[in-house]
Amino acid sequence: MIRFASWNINSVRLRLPNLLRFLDEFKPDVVSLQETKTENIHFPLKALEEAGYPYAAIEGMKGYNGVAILSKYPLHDIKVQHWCGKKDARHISAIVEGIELHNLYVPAGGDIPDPDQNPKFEHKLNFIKTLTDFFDETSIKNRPTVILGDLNIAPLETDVWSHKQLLDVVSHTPIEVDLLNKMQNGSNFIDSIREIIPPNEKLFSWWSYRSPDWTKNDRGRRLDHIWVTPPLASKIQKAQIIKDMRAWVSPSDHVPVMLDLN
DNA sequence: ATGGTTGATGGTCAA
Repeated sequence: MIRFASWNINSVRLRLPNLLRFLDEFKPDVVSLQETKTENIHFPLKALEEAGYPYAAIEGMKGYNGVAILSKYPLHDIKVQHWCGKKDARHISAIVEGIELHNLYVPAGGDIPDPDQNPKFEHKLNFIKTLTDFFDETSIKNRPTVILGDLNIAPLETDVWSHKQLLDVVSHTPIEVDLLNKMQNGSNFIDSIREIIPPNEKLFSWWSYRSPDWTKNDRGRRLDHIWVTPPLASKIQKAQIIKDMRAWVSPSDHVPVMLDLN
């Protein structure tokens, strides 16, 4: 069994105590982080090595973005990808235990759901399209691969607290949901979390900070995903979203999603 | 329709 986790940590330095507690309690073999928000020289590699994660692939920048893969087992063929002509730290990949792993941080996309008015939303849409082509062109569907990260899109009606009220809200607009579905279908990616937790159940991985009480009315969205390619389909064993972590001291606004492969 | 909070930074921008 190998356990993968993905978490938008929203500052790895500020959230290091939460990360160490998470690793201790849930013991993922490989954890992928987004929004580490720090340059590589300041990444707390030593504490993580001491916690049992001596292998790391990190790509950070000052102040925002940033992705990382931490592992109990060696990481091979580490690659950083830059898309849309930007140097954003949003995509890092590696091979672990014979499985190809892609850790993604899709642009949030700003507030206005119109690419002509909002360059951030345009960037988000272009980012998804570019990834779609990249995965297709490299025939990823034929290799045992895990795609995970903060995709910043909640595709299903049950992935948001109110489908109707969020149709115009970036993260759940039809235009971006369509593009995400095209990316998923183009490479036959399987939404592993929804293989375990039925699609008719409401399921969230993010709750806004901008609410006095995140538990009130449970107004969340499922923005964080773990997909696998067909060669791994039969290996899906268990999937979890660690909702309790939203209630820990000094929480991220996202909680980890986890997948166990047999 | 609006504003709400958090993080990195050092005035604001991003989410």
